[in-house]
Amino acid sequence: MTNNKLLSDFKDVLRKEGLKITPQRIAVLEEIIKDKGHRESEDVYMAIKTRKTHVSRATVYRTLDILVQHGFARKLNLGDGRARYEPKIDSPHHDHMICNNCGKIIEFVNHEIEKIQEEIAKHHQFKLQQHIHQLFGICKECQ
Amino acid sequence: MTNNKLLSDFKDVLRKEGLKITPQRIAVLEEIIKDKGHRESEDVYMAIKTRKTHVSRATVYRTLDILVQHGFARKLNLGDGRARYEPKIDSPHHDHMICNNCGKIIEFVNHEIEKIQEEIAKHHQFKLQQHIHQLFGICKECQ
DNA sequence: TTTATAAATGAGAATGATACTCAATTATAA
DNA sequence: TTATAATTGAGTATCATTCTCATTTATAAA
Repeated sequence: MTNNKLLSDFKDVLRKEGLKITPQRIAVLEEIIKDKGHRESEDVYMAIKTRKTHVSRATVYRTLDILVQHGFARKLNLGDGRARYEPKIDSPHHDHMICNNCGKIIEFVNHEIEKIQEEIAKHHQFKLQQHIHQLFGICKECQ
Repeated sequence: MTNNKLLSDFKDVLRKEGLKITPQRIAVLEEIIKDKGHRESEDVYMAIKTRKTHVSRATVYRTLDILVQHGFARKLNLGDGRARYEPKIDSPHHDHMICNNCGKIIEFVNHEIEKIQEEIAKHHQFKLQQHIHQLFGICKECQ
């Protein structure tokens, strides 16, 4: 999906929801889809502020929520008190391995685990909605 | 393991670490091993305060850290900003299913998943230290 | 294009869990 | 019993995130 397509999809969503298309909202979307990074709100705030549009922290948080709500971004909780955001479009589902030493994040997918998870949920008559699966340890480079 | 044994183990650990055996520390241990509950620091604080020993929030946090450090308790991050603590002794490893509606926590274990996890880590030459695996959704009672 | 208006923004204050500070208290070894 | 270093507790600090509300702005209608 091209960035232009994403941008116009985002505008469509905003219109459909009766939300206004503002330079701040566009800037947050552009910043999030710029790379695969697992970025903190503060990073996004600084990147936008430094470069082009005037924006506030509050607006960055508010817009990141909109992006998450509408499937443009995923919000990660790595247990350190700061949320991370990654683009979700065109990115197949994956989970994360986090290095306890350098903080590096490695993505992984395993369909077998996904399948077992669903079986476990089914067994408990639990309607699965999301999951968090994170492996913490020491990455290759830090050993 | 009896609670008396646990208590004396805890005292041994404190002695070995050059830490003092205080009524507050004992009270926190007793409160944590009292039930399987996934309790918040504030719960533990209130329970102790209401019943017997005078204690402060600071000491509860400090003692919970000691318990976690020495394998008497496990600290859970459910992504809602409040840590939960559960007794670890005699409790085989398990992960958690959390109801998005009522907050109920269901424990589950799956050895197949554990095994795959280790394979994934090995494949990335990642030294696995801990993991978080949480399934969020709607429990049987809330559907 | 201008206007009306409801929504969005931003600056700073509020929040809430947890950690820190430091003077007063207490467990422990001698 | 004493000396002393560790512990405690009350309150303050921290830090990410959310809220408030006065000001600004996007947008629909005229």
